Amino acid sequence: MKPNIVDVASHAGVSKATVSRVINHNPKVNPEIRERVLAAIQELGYQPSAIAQNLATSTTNTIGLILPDITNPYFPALARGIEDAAHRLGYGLFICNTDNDFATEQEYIQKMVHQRVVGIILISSVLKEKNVKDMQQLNIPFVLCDRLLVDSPFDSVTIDNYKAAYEAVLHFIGQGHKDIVHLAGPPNVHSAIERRQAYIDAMRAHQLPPVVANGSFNYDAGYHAMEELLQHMTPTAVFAANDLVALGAMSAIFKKGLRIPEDISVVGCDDILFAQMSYPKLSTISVPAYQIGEKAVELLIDRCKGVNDGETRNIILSHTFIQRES
Amino acid sequence: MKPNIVDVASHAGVSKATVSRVINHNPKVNPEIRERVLAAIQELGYQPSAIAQNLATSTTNTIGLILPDITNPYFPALARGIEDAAHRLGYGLFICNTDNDFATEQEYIQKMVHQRVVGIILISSVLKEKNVKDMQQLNIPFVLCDRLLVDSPFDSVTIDNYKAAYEAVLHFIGQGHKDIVHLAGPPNVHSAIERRQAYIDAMRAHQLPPVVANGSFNYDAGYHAMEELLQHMTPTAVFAANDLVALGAMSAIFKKGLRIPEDISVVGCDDILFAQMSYPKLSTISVPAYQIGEKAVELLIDRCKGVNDGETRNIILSHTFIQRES
DNA sequence: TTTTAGTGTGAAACCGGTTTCTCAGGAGTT
DNA sequence: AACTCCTGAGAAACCGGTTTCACACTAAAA
Repeated sequence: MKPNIVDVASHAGVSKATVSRVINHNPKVNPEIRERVLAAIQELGYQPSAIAQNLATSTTNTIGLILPDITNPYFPALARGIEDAAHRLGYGLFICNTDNDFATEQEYIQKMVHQRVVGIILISSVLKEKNVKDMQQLNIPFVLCDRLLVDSPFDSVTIDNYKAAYEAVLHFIGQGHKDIVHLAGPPNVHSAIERRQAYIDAMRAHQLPPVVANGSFNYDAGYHAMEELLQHMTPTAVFAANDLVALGAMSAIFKKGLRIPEDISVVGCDDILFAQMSYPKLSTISVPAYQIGEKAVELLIDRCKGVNDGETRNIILSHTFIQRES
Repeated sequence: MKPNIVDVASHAGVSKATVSRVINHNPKVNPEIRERVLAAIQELGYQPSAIAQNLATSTTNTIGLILPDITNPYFPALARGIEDAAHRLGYGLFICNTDNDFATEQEYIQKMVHQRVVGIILISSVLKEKNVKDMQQLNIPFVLCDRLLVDSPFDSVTIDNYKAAYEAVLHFIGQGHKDIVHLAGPPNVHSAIERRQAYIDAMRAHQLPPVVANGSFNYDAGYHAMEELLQHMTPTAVFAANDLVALGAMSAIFKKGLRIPEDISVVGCDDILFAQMSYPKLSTISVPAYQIGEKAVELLIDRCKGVNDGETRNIILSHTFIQRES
């Protein structure tokens, strides 16, 4: 049905080895014969099977991406950065959503190994130190985004969450705010922990009492935490663990009849697309998600090609504080 | 390095045919031998190569998804629906972003054919009737989301954009609005065209003068179109081509010092995640993106398995009008 | 003219599985 | 005891490419 390399070969009157050489741009084939082969390929509408090529070369041109949920507004930019970089380097992209479920994550890692992807970019908050050994036994390169394991043997790329959060709090303090609260993220997620700790440290360093509301990385959590908080006190500034939480908080603030930023200032983190579309536009810490994705692919491919056999690389990209209207 | 089927076979003292049978749960292998093979698999940490399996069976368990831009908030839900359904049915997902560029789209289609995906889910606004023949020659199943080709030979799944938009306008009219404007989407995108036409028809049917501002499917376009419009007139209702445009319009309305919905009501379309996070929460037409994705996969797999060799199926999923605060 | 080196091409092995086909051996019949 | 029928397992062909290796042929050197 679909023509294969032998069809092309006999159609052009050559051996399949020669056709293979033409396909792979091997320079040492007679130009005249090359033309004949190319013509045959054209006529038959032949396209080599990547499957067969992969089997023969014992490698694929595919990388795997495992992330919590593409529906979470932080991830599309990351995914896009990964995809663009991957395609630019000649790789395809396999994708999976784990919903932060450990079993699902392990299952998908297996699935990718099965598919023989050359490497995996893993964004996980459920991974634990004790899983590292198992993963290493898989003998496949991993790159972690938003590093969650300290001293892990895997390459990673992230931002300095502690520093970013510290600066954000400093920004508030610099403006004269004293009642600054923090709406924290999930207590088991690395980036959330760092941001929370930075907030506490910054407050203490200025003799201000830290007030943190525990929560999750989503809108509803932000809304409810803020609503709850407003029953007891009225802070002048809110530092949210991420933009979704900030947006939820803003909604609760409005609901209470307060103004932003006149009564309460709000700062989020991530700079998701909607940070610039909200009303008022959300001030936030811009996390270069797209670039993190690009960089992750670079690390991964280097690792696959053996460019970097040495020590693990933990890249830290720089964030930016973006002052908008909130 | 990685063990292969022969390693397992000799380790278990059987032939590779038997190992293959065990892997594929072929019922006719002696339980005792099966155990031996499974033990060998365990010990060696063997996992069959999907590549080799694919080559041997001349099929893959991978489907391709080609979409404009995962960064556009409409698509993550769609993609997620596709991914969930695909994995549920045992398929992996290959993904590509085209940025609505025709050449890129064609390139990726080729790439997917090269990868031997079993079928392609294509979300495109640049596809033209004249490309259909070429695509058919590829001899690979396609499913289109948001059908853009009339009478195409491809399966598709979409919503009734015309009806949805008509109802939205009717909703405004029912509330007594007379000055209703439409912020249209790109003039070459099928869904945008239908929504626009429905608006015009609905207005005319009620002897109201249609006012449409041309635009694009993004926030800035909505903002600028609305800003421009407000210099000439002050409508009481705005029907935007999608939520992004609606959000942009809302921002321009606020900027002008007007209130929503007291002065101007706004309705969008798609019900992206942020429609429920904006302030005020955006009223919109809910497009079941997740379900569209799921359904697309079903159609595709049916087609691949030959369950449906017959006529093309054009599924129309139902939308819902969601009244929120705008 | 013979030798040597170099070049382009084909035959065949190989990648790691699946599947057909063959056959040995045991159970059931007559 | 001889025959047929099953059953389970192995040998070998196959999927569609790549790559090694051998070799025929040409061109340059002696």
